[in-house]
Amino acid sequence: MGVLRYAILGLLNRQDMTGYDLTKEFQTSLSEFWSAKHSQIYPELKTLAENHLVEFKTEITGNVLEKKLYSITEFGKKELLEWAENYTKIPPLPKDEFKLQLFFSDCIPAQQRIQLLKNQLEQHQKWLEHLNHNLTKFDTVPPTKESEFSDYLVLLGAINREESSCNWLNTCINLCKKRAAKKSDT
Amino acid sequence: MGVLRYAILGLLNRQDMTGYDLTKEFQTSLSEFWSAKHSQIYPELKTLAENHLVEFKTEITGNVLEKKLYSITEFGKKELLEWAENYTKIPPLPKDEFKLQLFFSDCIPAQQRIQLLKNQLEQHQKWLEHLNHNLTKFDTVPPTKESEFSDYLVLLGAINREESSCNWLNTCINLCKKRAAKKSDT
DNA sequence: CTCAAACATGTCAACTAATACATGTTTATT
DNA sequence: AATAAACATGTATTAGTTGACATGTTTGAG
Repeated sequence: MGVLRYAILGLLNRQDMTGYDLTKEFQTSLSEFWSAKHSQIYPELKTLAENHLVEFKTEITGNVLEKKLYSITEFGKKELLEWAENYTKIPPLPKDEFKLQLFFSDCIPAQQRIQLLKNQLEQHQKWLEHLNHNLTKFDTVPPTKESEFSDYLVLLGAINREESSCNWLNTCINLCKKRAAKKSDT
Repeated sequence: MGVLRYAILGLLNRQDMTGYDLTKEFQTSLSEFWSAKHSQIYPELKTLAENHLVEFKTEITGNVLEKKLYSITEFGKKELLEWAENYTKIPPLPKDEFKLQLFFSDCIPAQQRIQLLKNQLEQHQKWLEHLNHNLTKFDTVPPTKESEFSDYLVLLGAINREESSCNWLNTCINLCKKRAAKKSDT
């Protein structure tokens, strides 16, 4: 679908940036819902520039180091707006190796299955803590017009997702344990 | 990582199947957490057979139609078990075009943003209904040893995820509306 | 008997993405 | 002055995935 281009256009719409800056944004603010390495970003910027959706001016840092500061064009803004206003389908069900493993877990010992679940739970809890820490940076809900409002909504979504994952894993662990206990009764 | 091979091995460990049968499984029982088209499955089966993880016997349906019935080998079972007992990392944050759209939604009118959220909510609600319908097929929690137990756990996970998505979208809609109301007050 | 749907197996081109390869500068610390 | 970390930009190779291309049989409904 070529969504990467809109991610880049969206970022450049907020602020002029170099490819290096964009790469950092993907590692930080976008990391919750999109990812791209610099090896993908630089060629994409080149294509975008060829199609006049972005333009750049070369600047010099220090004595010789060249950097390309990219900015979005009017045409680019039009493209971005068009995409931003269109309905998108719900994301395709994401591949999840752990669920696959759980799905086939009837072939391993019950105790082992519980260990796998606990391990997964720990990892999600750790991530949830990290997200909750990020939430403390907002002492109040930002105004809707600000880009921080979008940041806030997306962060709430991430927390929601992790909480739900933890709940599910706990349910699974309890169901497995309950059943294991029953079995040892007989 | 080559997770596809384990998905196929896991399915063949339950029952002998043709490539066509496997394709249907990916469309149904695995669709919640893994996907693969037949164009990926047939070549993978070939590789798996070359590596002696699976084997097949050719059968004839009707008069001439050949089909290959695949089964897992002892070596294949060993490989599967090894994977099944290993800890896996939590799934990489899935790409989500809608969240990207929401992240940049400060560039569209507030009402439009609410429409996008509502549209997304409807889609998730529809999917949730579908999942809840599937849940009614289980009148009781299946025994842990059965493969139906894994099916059940994974289904609970999917329902959990969709409920959480709906909750988050409702939160977003309410925050947007509240803010819109405040604004019109002034 | 006709026709559509399901059964059945494969390949190819294009795209997306990740990792490694490749190179060099600037800045801040020690 | 040395050095490590961050700045800065690219390419090449490989793996994974999708959609289209390609072909043909069998079964069940009307």
